[in-house]
Amino acid sequence: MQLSRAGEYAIRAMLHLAATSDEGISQIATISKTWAIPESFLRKILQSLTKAGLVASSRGMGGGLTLARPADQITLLDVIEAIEGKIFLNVCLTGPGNCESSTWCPVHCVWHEAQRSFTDILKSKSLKDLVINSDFKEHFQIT
Amino acid sequence: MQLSRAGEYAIRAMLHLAATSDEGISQIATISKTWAIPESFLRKILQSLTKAGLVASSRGMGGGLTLARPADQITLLDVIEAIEGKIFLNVCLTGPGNCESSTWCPVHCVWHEAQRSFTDILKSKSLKDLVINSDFKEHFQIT
DNA sequence: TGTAACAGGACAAAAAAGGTCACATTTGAC
DNA sequence: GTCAAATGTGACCTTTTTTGTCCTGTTACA
Repeated sequence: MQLSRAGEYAIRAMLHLAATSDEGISQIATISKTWAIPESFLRKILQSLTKAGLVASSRGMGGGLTLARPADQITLLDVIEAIEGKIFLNVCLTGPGNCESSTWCPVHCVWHEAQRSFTDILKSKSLKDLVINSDFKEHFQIT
Repeated sequence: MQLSRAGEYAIRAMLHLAATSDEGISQIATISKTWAIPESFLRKILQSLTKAGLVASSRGMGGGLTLARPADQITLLDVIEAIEGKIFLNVCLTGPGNCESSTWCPVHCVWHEAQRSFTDILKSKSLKDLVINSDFKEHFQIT
């Protein structure tokens, strides 16, 4: 019931890309050093984000990473689900897998409601919102 | 980012106790069979619930388990936190552990808000509510 | 005293998380 | 064309967590 470290790393990296988007492309090595994320591991995480269509990558000299979409069109939920998969699936009492029979499964709808309000908030804020409304950018410039 | 199986088992067991509270005491073996939960594992889970003060146990012949409080005074959140600990703690971006400096950590408050709305819903419904507003009781009588 | 119940600790197997490495591939610059 | 800079990919390893099992108490009642 906690965000994985991979998920946390992914958010850091995405915020980094959002904050530096006007300076062009970023390299994995840079992000790794700035945020103290093991480089090999970060590479894996960014691969997932690329496959999910959130990050655009280019290889070769001068290559690197950028956001695949404008920062105001990527939400926290996008990032988390790209790494962890759909949130909260399959939590029900009927047994393994199928809980369509919500008539007698009393927890079904409560869980659904809780999940919904949770994800609604995570998708209400874009990366752009997050970077703008804080000292994030200044702070990590210094570091 | 999912409820553990132990948490799911715990909810089943607590609903069972809530639904049978008027018939008196229940045994672990019965709950285990009714809900297809491995008995040894269930014993461990119920120990946690007992320690958390949600379940009252008595040993010896004629012993067994009951809810420690009326079913309308136990919430889903109570049950889940008894098994999994406080939800979502320590998930933040500042680094390992301490995120008091929410001035520059842009995700802090979003996360906090999401966590709050999630837990609010989980504690808005008691076991009694859940058992009454469904065919739960009938269904598991038959099984 | 025997039996039916829970309590608790040690331990084991399996799965997931976190991380590393070697090598492949692409790209641009010389 | 070759070299170096960058990501892509798969195999692998280690540690931690989850999911149990088992054995030995302990309590209580008949």
